[in-house]
Amino acid sequence: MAKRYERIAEQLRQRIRAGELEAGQRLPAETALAQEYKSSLPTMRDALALLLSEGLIDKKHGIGNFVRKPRQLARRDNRRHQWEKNRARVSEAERLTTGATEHDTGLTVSDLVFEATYREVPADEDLAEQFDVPVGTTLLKRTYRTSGRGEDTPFNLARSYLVHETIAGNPDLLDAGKEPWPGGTQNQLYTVGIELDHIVERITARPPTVEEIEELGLQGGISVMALRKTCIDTSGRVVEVADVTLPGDRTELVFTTPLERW
Amino acid sequence: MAKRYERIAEQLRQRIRAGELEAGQRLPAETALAQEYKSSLPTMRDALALLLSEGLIDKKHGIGNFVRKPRQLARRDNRRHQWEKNRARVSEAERLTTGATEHDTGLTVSDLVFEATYREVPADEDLAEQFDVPVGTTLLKRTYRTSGRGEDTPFNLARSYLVHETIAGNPDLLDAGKEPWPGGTQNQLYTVGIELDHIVERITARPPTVEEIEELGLQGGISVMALRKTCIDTSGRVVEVADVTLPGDRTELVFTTPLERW
DNA sequence: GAGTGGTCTAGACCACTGT
DNA sequence: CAGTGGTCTAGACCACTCC
Repeated sequence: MAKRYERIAEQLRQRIRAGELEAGQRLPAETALAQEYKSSLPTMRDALALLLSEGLIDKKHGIGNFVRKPRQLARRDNRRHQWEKNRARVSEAERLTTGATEHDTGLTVSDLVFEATYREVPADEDLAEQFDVPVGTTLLKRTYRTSGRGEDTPFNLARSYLVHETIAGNPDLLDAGKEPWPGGTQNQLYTVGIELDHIVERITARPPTVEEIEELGLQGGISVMALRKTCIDTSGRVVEVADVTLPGDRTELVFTTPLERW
Repeated sequence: MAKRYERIAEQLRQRIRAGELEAGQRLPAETALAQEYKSSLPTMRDALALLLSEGLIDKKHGIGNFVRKPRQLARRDNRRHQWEKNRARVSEAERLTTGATEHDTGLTVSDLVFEATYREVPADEDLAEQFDVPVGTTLLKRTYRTSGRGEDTPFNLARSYLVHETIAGNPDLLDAGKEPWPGGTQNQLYTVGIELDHIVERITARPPTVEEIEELGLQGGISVMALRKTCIDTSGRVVEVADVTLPGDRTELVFTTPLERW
């Protein structure tokens, strides 16, 4: 009853979990596997595509298929926001030792590579509504990419938007050279007198775009989590909107909700 | 440079977005489409698989492919937890009017169908660690399924675990006939003197299992969000662990994080 | 150049649906 | 029964990697 490629995939899964095929090891060639399991090549490739979507193997064009090493999960905890807020007013020397991404992964700051680009863009309809400003208002768009130094693929891609006018009081904020790490965005906002009151995060899962497949090094049917973070200041104004794309197979989001006592 | 099936998919996407192919309408047969786009059938099927994974079409075996109607998003907001806690002590009459799922979707209680099964199970290693009890401890396992009355597919699947001993004080809680809706789990716990202090939710995205594909009516490469909710009471004890599976294409999770003032 | 996976084709046969 | 999508095969040719 089960389909042929599912049965083959199940047998391969067992060989992997039994340790017969070890992590990092190369699988036999697809043609050889097809012969071994008495199937056609496309059917064997369907089976391998299943394992790929489950994150059990890596496919490398021109080289082979490999048993995947157990991955390191990047954890993103909403307590990071309070932590970042607390840090916003401490000394620069203290801040330099650790940044927000390290807080998530437990890595030290020296393990991280960080890239950022700054651009001024007009607000589209979506962002104009979020910020409650007219369409076309000048925004500062910052694009981030965070990754482990040893790793080839980033943990996340982020696009952050701020209304240009609200932060123009501090010229440093418009300079990509003075990137906000490890000070953090809340520290930047502090320099222009903005205090955050609460943060709303919306999360959906969807298949990655072609750019995200390339930039995050995704393979097969693995999907991404799209997180939109909206920061609201103490006057109720939206001051930052950020879209973060997280690889679904390497990320765990953690949210703690405190409850009022009876 | 772009692959053939990607170019075909892009053309079909445009025809759908332009409204040439309307929502609910049947697409031409795959063989006809293959001829129209001068491709082989498998290539056309690859293109359609892409649209399927993006949620743009539905495939129905033996009938045809259909342009998908814009889906209703189920929203799950972490403010629901405080809302549920507040409700735990109000009168039954008041509680009967609305339940937690209605709070998410904006539907009224009469639009919902709800199914539950109760079972006693021994704690496996994972759950024993979560609850900090010995492996094999008796747990009450409740399985839920929530959906719209008109819809054929559920919004979510949930498996909730409670330590049997901690709730044995109220026999009603062990009876599937007195299901916890619309009272809610926090109301149940209130009857045995438990007050929740905070809730931790962990979220990952992954491809669905075969059971989840069937039960949630998922198609193609659509993945699910797996949410593990852990409820901690005022003494710091874990009193409930729930695993919720949410269809990635129909769900939006919303988390609000309040920040302490300076 | 030899070996690998990636894309695409042409077509057989099966399973499901509605008449 | 006719028409639909689902699975599987056999094989050509291309793109990438390493020697």
